[in-house]
Amino acid sequence: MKPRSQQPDDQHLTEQLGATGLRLTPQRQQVYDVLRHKRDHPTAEEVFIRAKKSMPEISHATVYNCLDALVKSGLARQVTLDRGATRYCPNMHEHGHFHCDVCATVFDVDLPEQAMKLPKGFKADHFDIAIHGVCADCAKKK
Amino acid sequence: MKPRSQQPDDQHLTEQLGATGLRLTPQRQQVYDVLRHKRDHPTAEEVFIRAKKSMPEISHATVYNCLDALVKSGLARQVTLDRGATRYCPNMHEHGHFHCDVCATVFDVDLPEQAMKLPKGFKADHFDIAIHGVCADCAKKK
DNA sequence: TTTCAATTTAGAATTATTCTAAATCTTGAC
DNA sequence: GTCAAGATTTAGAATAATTCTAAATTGAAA
Repeated sequence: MKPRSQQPDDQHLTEQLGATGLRLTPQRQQVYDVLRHKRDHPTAEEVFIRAKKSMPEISHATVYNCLDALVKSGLARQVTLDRGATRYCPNMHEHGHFHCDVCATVFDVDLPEQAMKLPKGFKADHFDIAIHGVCADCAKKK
Repeated sequence: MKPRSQQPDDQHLTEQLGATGLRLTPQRQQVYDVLRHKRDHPTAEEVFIRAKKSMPEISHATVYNCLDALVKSGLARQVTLDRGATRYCPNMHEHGHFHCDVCATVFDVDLPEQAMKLPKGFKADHFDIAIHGVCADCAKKK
């Protein structure tokens, strides 16, 4: 039976990271936990601040390194909206990001099952779909 | 008959900008021309360097302002890929951006006609679709 | 236990973007 | 034609986001 301290599934993390030639380190675990704990698409800076709460000695460069490692190994995604800082999302199901232009909240939205038509010979690895508009709450207020 | 010096259609630019409460200035015209001249999804810095060739006195802040104005008035789109600088695209037809992870080239790709299913009450303004993968040329080389 | 490569650290440095105050420009009113 | 007002540009300075660096640390394999 798995030790209760191991969560969500260290073995899974180790496997995913290992498949990319990377190790699961306490810092990477922490950064991953931060992403999973509050799924509000935080920036690297926000992740850094949150991670420092439980791991005061973690550094900026480490947070960037950890985020890169998680993205590279398929444990997180980058969300790039407009010209601000890149955000991060631990939801690895195929989905899009709805960005409300009023309250600036980012929502995960499901995608229709649809094969994108690529030019001949192109090979797709993944899709990043961002939708800009107004969320239900902000639409109501107008 | 329109003067040949006016291109692609200053009246159209003036109208689009005007609809957003903005003016068509020589700088905005120049930045727009830069985007249309070489459609390689340049960064603000690249646009700045290119614009300076014909307009040496243009400043950084102006280029950012001009790009913002073009985006705001529907004459250009922002392309955000990974954590680098934002890129710009003058193609206002609904399309996606294919980013080759090998040669870092960005290609415009057509989108299937498909209505995205949004959560109830949400209102979409536009979509930004980025596809990451390998282009035909780089796929061949492997 | 030792070695070695991966990783972290703490800043420094670079890149990307925004801000500021003064100057300039354009348009409309008179 | 002049003037006023607001938009815009300018030239840096400043801030934000990200990357780099060299030394230290860590963990796994030998």
